[in-house]
Amino acid sequence: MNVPRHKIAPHCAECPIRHKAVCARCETDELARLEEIKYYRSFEAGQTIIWSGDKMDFVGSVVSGVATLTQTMEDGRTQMVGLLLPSDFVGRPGRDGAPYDVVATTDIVMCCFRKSPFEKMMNETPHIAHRLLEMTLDELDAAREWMLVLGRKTAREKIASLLCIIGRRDASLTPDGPNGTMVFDLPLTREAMADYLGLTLETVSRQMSALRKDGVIQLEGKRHVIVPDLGQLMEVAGDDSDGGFYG
Amino acid sequence: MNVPRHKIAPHCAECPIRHKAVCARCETDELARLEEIKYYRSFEAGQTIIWSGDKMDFVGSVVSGVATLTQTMEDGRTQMVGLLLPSDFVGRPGRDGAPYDVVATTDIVMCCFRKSPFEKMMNETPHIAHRLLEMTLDELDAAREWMLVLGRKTAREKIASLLCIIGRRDASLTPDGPNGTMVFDLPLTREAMADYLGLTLETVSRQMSALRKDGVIQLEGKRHVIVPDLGQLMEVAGDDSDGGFYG
DNA sequence: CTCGATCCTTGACCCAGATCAACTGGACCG
DNA sequence: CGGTCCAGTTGATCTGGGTCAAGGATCGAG
Repeated sequence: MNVPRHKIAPHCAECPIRHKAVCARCETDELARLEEIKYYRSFEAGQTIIWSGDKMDFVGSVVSGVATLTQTMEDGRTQMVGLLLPSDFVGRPGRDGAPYDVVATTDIVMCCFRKSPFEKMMNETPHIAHRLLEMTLDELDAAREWMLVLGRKTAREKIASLLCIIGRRDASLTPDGPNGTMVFDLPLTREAMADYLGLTLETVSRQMSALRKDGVIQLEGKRHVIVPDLGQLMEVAGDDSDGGFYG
Repeated sequence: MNVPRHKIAPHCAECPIRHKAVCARCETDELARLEEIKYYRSFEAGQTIIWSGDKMDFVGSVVSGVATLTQTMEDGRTQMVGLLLPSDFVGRPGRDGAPYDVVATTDIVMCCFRKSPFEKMMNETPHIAHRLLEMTLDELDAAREWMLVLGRKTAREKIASLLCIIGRRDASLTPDGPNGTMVFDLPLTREAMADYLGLTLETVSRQMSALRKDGVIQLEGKRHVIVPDLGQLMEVAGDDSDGGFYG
């Protein structure tokens, strides 16, 4: 199951998430120290990486693939509370129990550190602590933005918001067509989308069909999405779509 | 408007939030440095402390009173994304624009620092940076817990969840009656509750009445709440109410 | 004491999205 | 080639909470 170390990123310097992950700010000597304690793990689509409530003895970054953070009530209602894309950080220094389930939705590779060496390193390396604070503040902003989506947006707006977010994060990797066109593959099933949006999968399906019918998106198969006009999608999402974005 | 400095907390050592705020971990010498750059500001109930989009030239902690963080769409729909109680931190080091409105819901006193001296101090004082990371991670957990409330809970469960949260945080200040009884004053109007819960104020009012009729809570006036059985309230909130809490 | 303002409650009706249920279309397997 | 999973779509119906509207309670000002 675990991919042999040498297959992935022989050196941090060549790592695809080098400039976005917790290690982004590290100097070469700091990187060398991290390199000594890091190890890779990979998981298959559908596998649960961490169970809510379990003891977590490692932290790490998503190198490739997509995972979700979900919370579940006793009666089975579930809410996705985070989407983990490459460079996102998993785990909380200074706490043992995991508060959420972490599930791989695609095959995924993670760059891990055992918790105590990482915490030690963090205390000695302001660059890491600082970057982690920055990333956590960003996640907090994202979580709060999502609260607006969950609390106040209609189903149609929710779907459009999700497509915007996935498309935008994905687009930083694959530069897309000209003038506001965007193309990407959904890494989520309709059910996972529903869990993210606080909807049922039927409503997700209906609204996807409606957006297609209205020409806001095109679908090839179930998962491949083409957004002919990003501005229009953002408008449907209820975000102020004023140009500022393309800058 | 601003309360003269000497009125509030002549020395940090006597500050009511000394052990919970960003400064919690500071040694006496570090505290002395903070003391030099801190200043107090107070605001009246209803006043907007920070406007979304404005330049923010200070950060600070809530010393007393309650404030809210809200996000608003162009068409006026608003969602509260955070509740700021004493010891909570406002502002983001390393960013200029404020992403949300911050509004005082009661008279409030804040302990402020101009941003650049604070950032400088933070870089030189790991105790502060570390504590801020810890607080931010806690807020992220709280935000994610709230996503479950917004996305999956019914109106009745939402109200009960809010009462639990307010009561619990408030209870750490005023220890309450025996065996699961809890008494507190709501610091929020029905409308503010609705904005927090993603509901309308009418629904909030109806559900409050329903909880009263069902004996889950008692009301004296509009704002004074008596919870005879906290376990029952938590059950209504849909949280696993198993005993663990009273430990 | 009345006036207005603010906050809250309650009722009547409606609709977006949930629920229940049937069906399609690929992928995989014997 | 049937068979049987899934993942997704679509239809019919139901309902929780939104919307609109009409008061009620409290309070400070004049």
